Amino acid sequence: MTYRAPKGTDDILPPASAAWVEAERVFFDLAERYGYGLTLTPMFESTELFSRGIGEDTEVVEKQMYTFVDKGGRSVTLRPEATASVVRAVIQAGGVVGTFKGFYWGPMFRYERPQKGRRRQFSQAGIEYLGEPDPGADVEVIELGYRYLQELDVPNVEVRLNSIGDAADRSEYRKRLIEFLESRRDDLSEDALRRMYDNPMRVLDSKADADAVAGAPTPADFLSSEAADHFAGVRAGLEEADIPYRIVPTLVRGLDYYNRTVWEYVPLDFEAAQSSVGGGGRYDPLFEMLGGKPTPAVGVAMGLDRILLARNEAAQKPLLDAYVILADPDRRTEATEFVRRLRDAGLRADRTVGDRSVKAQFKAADRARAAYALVVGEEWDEGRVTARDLATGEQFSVALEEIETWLKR
RNA sequence: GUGGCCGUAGCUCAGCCUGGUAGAGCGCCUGGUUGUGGUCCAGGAGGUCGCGGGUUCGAACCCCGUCGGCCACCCCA
Repeated sequence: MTYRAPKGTDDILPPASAAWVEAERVFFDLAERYGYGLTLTPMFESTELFSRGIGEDTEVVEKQMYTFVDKGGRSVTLRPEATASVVRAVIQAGGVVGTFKGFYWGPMFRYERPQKGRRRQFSQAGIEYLGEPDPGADVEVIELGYRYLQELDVPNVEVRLNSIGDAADRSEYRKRLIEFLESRRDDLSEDALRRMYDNPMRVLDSKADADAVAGAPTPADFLSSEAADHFAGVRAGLEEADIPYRIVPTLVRGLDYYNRTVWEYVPLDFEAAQSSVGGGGRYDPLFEMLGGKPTPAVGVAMGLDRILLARNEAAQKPLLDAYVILADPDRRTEATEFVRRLRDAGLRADRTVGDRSVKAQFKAADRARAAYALVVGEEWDEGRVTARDLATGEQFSVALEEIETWLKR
């Protein structure tokens, strides 16, 4: 094999790509029904945009960024996520007036060792609700992500929810957590010991330390009354919206710009080390960190690659409505015009261009996953074609003037 | 970054231990069926055995190196 796709990247070809087309349509439609507008930003940004706000874990995270120096000597980075870009774009455009509701869709890049559901280029669909401090915004965003998974038939999804409080709550919590970890020093892994002072919250979701940290204090124990009220509002809203959720006190975020609500979507039947198919959080501090006016914000990002892996295997839907089969070479011109007519009517139609046996043309129709084969032969002179249902083998004689409505019925 | 497993036909893999001129199933093409796919039967095409080096009369097979894939750890903005 001379050339292959770069490590950790995937080619998406038909017929498998049909699932991607569907996922995109469903997302665009859903986001627009909730009042969000398409928000497109560059796939690369100045490196500083991403390293700012990442905070304590900068070194680790920069190892996972696709960073390079361009011909003008600028350090740029392929976007590892979209939130920073969207916020930057909104600040650049003058900031939020009232509220801003945007959605995006596209590839993101992280330099990591690939495994199931973890690629170097991967796709996310996300939404950002900017300028709204009310817990109703959190609820709407959580709901939208949940609805998306439902509409794509991802089975058995659990919403895991937590509140990590505001900055002041977290620094108090952090102190107490470090004290706790120090008391368990002997039971902790080497990694945990190394990280307990720079990013202690991350120790909570280390697999190796699950037993040692059982009983550790959790962020929820340190919420200010404002943060606690907000969290209560989110929970009440989810119950009203009939979104099932589970509070997971150890669910945290490593980055400084998150506050209060954080959540993840986990399909319980999806077996992979990388099990979350999406997640979000409130990030009220981010605007100021990026030089904008203080602006409350909440958003979610859905991982398309994992969602498509976790989906119920969709029944193989036809990719074409009709495949025209030329049974009589003398009617080639008519058959060509017939295909064009079907396409003009909005139907997905195709045919074999060259001179092939009827048998070979049927085979091609089958492979193209057409719903019907339409035979153009001697019946054409009577103004009819033979329509064969390729799934059942049933055949019908259909008048030409009715064929479009017949196929669409 | 660390570890385990794996690279042989388009795909999934057997052969490797015990070196002797490369196999199966599926897929593909043709025919049986001069207008019928998906089933059945017959025939056929298709491979620098990931790459480089070494050992040997001889290497898919043994040795060394290298590249790639998968999964887990790690990380998860």
